[in-house]
Amino acid sequence: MGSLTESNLTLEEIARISGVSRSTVSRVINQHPNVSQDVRQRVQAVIEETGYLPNLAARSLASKKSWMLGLVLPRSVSSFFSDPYFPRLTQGVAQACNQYDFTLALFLVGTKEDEQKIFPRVSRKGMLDGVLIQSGQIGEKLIDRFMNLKFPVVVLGRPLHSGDVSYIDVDNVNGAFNAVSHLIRLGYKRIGTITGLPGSSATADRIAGYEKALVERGRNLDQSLIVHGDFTEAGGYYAMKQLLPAKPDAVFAASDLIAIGAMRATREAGLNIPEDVAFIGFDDVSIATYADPQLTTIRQPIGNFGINAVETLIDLIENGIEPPRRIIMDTELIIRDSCGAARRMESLWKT
Amino acid sequence: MGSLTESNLTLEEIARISGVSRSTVSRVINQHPNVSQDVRQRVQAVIEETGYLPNLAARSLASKKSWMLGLVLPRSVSSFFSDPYFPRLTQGVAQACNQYDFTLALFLVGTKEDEQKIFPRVSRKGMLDGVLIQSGQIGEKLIDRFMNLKFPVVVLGRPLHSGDVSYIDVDNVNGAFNAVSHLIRLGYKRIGTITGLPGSSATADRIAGYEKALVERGRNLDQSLIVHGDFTEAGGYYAMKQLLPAKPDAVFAASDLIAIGAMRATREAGLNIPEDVAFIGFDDVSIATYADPQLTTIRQPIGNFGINAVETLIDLIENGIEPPRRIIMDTELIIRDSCGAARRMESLWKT
DNA sequence: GTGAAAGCGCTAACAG
DNA sequence: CTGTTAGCGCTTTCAC
Repeated sequence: MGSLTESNLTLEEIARISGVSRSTVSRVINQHPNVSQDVRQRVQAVIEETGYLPNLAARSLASKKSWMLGLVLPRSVSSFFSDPYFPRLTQGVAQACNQYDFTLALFLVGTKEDEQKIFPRVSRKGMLDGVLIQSGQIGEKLIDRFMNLKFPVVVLGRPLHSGDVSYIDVDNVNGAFNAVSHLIRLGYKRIGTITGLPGSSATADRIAGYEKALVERGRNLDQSLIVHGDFTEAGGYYAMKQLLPAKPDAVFAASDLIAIGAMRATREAGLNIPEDVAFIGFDDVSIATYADPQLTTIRQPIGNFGINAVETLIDLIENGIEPPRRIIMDTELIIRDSCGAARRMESLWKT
Repeated sequence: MGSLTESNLTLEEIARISGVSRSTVSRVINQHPNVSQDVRQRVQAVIEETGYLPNLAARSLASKKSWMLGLVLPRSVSSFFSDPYFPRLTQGVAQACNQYDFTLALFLVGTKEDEQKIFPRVSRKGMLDGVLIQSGQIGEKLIDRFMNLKFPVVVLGRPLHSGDVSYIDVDNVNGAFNAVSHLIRLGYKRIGTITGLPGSSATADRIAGYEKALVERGRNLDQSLIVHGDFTEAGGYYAMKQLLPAKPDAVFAASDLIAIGAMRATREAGLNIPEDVAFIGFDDVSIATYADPQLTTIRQPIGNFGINAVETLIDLIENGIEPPRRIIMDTELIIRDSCGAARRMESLWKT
């Protein structure tokens, strides 16, 4: 009953108690086939009784596996706590790590100095079996260094220059396309967009989706309706102030947080949402439902995204890094109030 | 220039290159005093040239230190990533870990099964030097087990049954007291409160502060003005629906997230904020400023809280777990719009 | 199927 | 001050 969990049990000790050799105990722990049924059971019993767990350091040293995964979130996103996206992602990753009996080491790169120190810290021998890196400016440099090391790495979000790296991403183009198509169906005429931080594939892809939807419906692209933000609430607020003079009647924001900020600017300008300006976000994080009106948005499977990433990384670790794995996940349109769908329902039937 | 960072350097190798013994290299790495200046410099140079870093597993095994810290966030708070409090906390902890060259292992206890498995996972030999545990229902059980092991642990938030455990907390009583005193000064007559999840010291202390402020001003405690929530937005929403019939003219919410939910319920009831009902929250997380109107709140030094916790834990690791360290941090009243301070300014002078 | 023995790469006495 | 020698607790050949 784990009553000895607290003692300094070793393999040797377990072997002595069970009356077998160290190697045999090691074999049963590692599920090695060459152990007879009865011996296996006897040893198993002792292990359970004593609550023995192999010393992790010793095990790592001998086996060159640590059963630890790293999650690296670069500085650009280390406004980590202001966007609920990252906590959600982290949670998914943590959950999957638990499930597969890996331990999660979290690296938040907060400062320029951290940025310098991160690679040696993370790539250090005897520490991690593999690493998950959020794509983005800083991430890109790191990725190459890990690739050179043949270190198992999965990038979260397609990197801009994806050599032979494995990555997982959501279909940002299609997500944005669906968002804007929805606005078009609802009859909006001047659909603007506030983009994410330039320099990331997510930003580029969401712009591409926005443009694709407009073009496919025969709309002209009006550059005054495209304003660049940075995935923050404040960024959304200021971007909206720039966008307002262009008189948009609907806005596709590249993230929910951007939408929240943009809606704040809109209210301050004395306009009503969605009557004067409709909004649609991206992510479907919790704040989307806290907003007033509640935010119509493109749902990313953030939790599953993290789980998938971990599973892919483990696959890489166990089966080699080649060929690179690539996973693209789908998004989903979540209709709430900010897009004015209820009120414009009839348009749906006209189009 | 770290050109060999990628190779499989060992101590032995560095020793060979520098023409000294393994032990000497080990000594310079570990800042041991007994090394002559010139030898130290020579070895140092080789280490830098080669970009050598000791194998972590080997080092841990030999020294019985892992330079890893654990952060355990139990299930009750694992709704966790819907409240920006925890990401902020995590970031502070991560930052401090970076600074002191420790690696952070994150354990999010998501399910009942995780709950069962968490202790062996975390207490496993050769893994962590110490652990930070968020206080709360599940945490409490864990704490005792770590204490029995003489395992260095610092509890985040005062545990309900604090034996000889070290912990760090904010002055919740005083924070709540200040919040409610502020409302009283502004002239509100029926000040209600929505509490956090019962069973945590933070909840109990904030209620105590609420009552203390009222009593000190000679107000009667009206139980119909006290409704229990659970630190979530939805909890705040439903609690407010219960509270509304009691006709509060001001509400002290035990967290910003609760306040957001409560304000949603208030708006739905057709009431204006702060004219009909004023609000004050607790935490000062980012959503406080996204809210409309922006939330007056009690600011917790969340980031510093994490940093302090890590520093305390490292102290425990290096200097023993006795006597237990206890740290209480101060809070700060942040006045924004939801309390109606601007509009009630005159009351300030009358009281 | 099982045990003996040789490391994994490092730290830490112990000599000198 | 420096080198030699034992381990740390485990995995993993290699014999039997």
